[in-house]
Amino acid sequence: MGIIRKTESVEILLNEFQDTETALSTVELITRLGKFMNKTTIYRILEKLEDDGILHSFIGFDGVKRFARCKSCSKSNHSDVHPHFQCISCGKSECLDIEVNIPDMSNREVLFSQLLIKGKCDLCMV
Amino acid sequence: MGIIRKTESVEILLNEFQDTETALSTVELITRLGKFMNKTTIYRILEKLEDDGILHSFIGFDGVKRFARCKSCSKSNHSDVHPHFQCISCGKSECLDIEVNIPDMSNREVLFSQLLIKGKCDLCMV
DNA sequence: CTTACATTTGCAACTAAGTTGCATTAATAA
DNA sequence: TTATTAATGCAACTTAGTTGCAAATGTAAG
Repeated sequence: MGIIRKTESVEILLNEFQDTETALSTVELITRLGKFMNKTTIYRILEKLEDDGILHSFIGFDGVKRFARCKSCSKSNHSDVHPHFQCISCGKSECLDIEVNIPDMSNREVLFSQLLIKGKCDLCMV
Repeated sequence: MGIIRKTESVEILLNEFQDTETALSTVELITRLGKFMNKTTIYRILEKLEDDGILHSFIGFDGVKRFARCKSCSKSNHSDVHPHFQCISCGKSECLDIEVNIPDMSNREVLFSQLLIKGKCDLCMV
């Protein structure tokens, strides 16, 4: 079930993803937006936005779900197979604009894949 | 801190990983071995075995940690960068013996990466 | 074989992420 | 403007994983 109504909560949430390729964890969003809306609402809206192909998600190395804006996804085709990068210094995680070629597999049907990279981002490399 | 003593619990746990490339989730291990040892013990032994380079772990699409045998890891070098496959039909997840070449990145320091693939395994493809 | 002592274990209580049911509130079409 | 249906808040719950501490057990030295 996707978004049907453009409510205030939806707009506030979408605003957080404006003009950025940074991925935000649910936890992060709850601390940021907790005064504007309930955490349940945050979880529910994120789920709907993902269904609609507006956001995509991945599980970080800490097991916490993160969301980021989609570039070329649709309701039917969540094909955002770019890698995600997580910085061990500042904790920031972001989408990488790099093509990943999934190894060919004869005896398995690949439906989705995600590459997660851990390291130091440009600002933390020193 | 790695394994110091070869206790009964350690042996029972290691047995589960014998002769298989299948990855087991902590939850799965707790249901299997819960009658032999406490879940805290399971968590602690798994952590130690990972420290020792005997097991390696990854977080599945469901956010649950999974463990599998290492082939060429050591205490210092946990370089098991093979992809992991998770079947959406039977739920089984396993290590894949495939090389993954991580895309070159000029402005980031890559320390670790994991490729997670979702699909149907050979038995569930039909 | 026995002792001594450090490591492991079990237990219970806790934390933190995420979910559910239900009554209330708000958006939208008529 | 109202009726209807979706969205929200709240509280209570579930589940994965963690912590502190006392009791049990493995191991090396005698």
